[in-house]
Amino acid sequence: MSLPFKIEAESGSARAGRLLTSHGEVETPVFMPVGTLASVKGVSQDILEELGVQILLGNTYHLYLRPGVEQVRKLGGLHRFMSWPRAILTDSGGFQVFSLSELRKVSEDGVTFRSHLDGSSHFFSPESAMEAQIGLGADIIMAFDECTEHPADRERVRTSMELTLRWAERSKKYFESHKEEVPWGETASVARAPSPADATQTQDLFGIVQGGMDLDLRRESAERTIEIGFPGYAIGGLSVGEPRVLTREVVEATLQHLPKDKPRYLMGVGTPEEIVEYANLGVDMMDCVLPTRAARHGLLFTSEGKISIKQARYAGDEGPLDPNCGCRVCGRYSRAYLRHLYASNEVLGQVLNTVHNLTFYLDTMRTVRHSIARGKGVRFLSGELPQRKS
RNA sequence: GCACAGGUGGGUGAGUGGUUAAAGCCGGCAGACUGUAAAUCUGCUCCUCCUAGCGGGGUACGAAGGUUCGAAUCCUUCCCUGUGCA
Repeated sequence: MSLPFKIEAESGSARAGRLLTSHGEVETPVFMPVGTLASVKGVSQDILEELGVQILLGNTYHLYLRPGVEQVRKLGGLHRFMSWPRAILTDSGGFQVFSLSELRKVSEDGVTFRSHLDGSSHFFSPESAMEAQIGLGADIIMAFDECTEHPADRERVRTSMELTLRWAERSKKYFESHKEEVPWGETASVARAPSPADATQTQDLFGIVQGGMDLDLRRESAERTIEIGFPGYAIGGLSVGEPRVLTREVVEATLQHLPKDKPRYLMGVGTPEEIVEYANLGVDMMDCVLPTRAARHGLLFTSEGKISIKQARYAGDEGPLDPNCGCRVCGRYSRAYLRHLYASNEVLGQVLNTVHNLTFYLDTMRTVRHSIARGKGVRFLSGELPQRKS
């Protein structure tokens, strides 16, 4: 009854695998673009498909506020609502416990949020987060956790970790007893293009390891989360402002305590260099807003390093953004044009920049996967990022 | 020619005797961004000196002169712009 996950090749600690969801296969290691509000900001679904995106992220908290879980459910679930035939993973809202710290209050039972939209008060618990995610219908859903802030003293980290463990148990319990209630009925199977029949649609719940930057607590969190038992495990609570070396240390240590035969998901990471590094350490799934957000802010990732397209030096640059990139943006537009679009505040600039950055991330992951499959570990340092294969 | 209105830093536009090298906005430049409250946020943007600063000096609010301890701000003359009337 667990998510089929097949490891096809290993190279050192890295693995190349295949995850079988109700909405298609996901080749790992995989980078998952973030589409918080059922939209990867700036890029349409057909382009995402063309880029080879196999799985997207959505966010429970945001979709719950707008348009509302019930609305999405009535419209046939998240896949159909947003016309995305491939896999989706929803985050539980646990990260908002962290990022909306000004607007929430945590208790044993759950979290009371004030909506960032209108200030109205809402309560999230492990149970309600599961209910919402079942209603949204993503292929992979996440346990409701508390993303511990950094810095935090050991006591605080432990308390937070214990809370996440209790919430994990409650999340699983609720999910197990309600997951069969396929909430959107028969109508959903009509218009969803190449996806498997909804009758066979399944959802899987991942657990999340916390424990701050404390390696012992990380180990304990991992062990006890595994005891609860999930078809996949996420490493949460990182990229919350800690030094990058610490992040790596924690990831490496935590991975050692996670089962080798289950997918491992590192949440909220990272730069191109980081995703390569973590894939090599044995992470199978990663997501990050960086490529999409940075793109909108004029920061572009290329095989030659970062480029801030807003800089004056590109005003007359007729060359492509990245000479080693085969994306539709690099193949067609000049740096000068992209800079002009940015300077002029044209939406097209954001679109093109996002397409490029996502292409770069996806290509990077594909390159890593191929290298692992060929039995070669890949180690990229900054400035030696992979080039697109023809 | 006469009558009003007005001339401020790259632009626009506040400021009508001192806390004004002169608000705000735009533009320009640089930086940040990592399970998305982010098409966002931060810093710099007259010259010069000190390694450097909430440090010193110099210029600056059309021009010249004046009043005053002190003027972008008050007075005089001139130049220019807009509008109206001849």
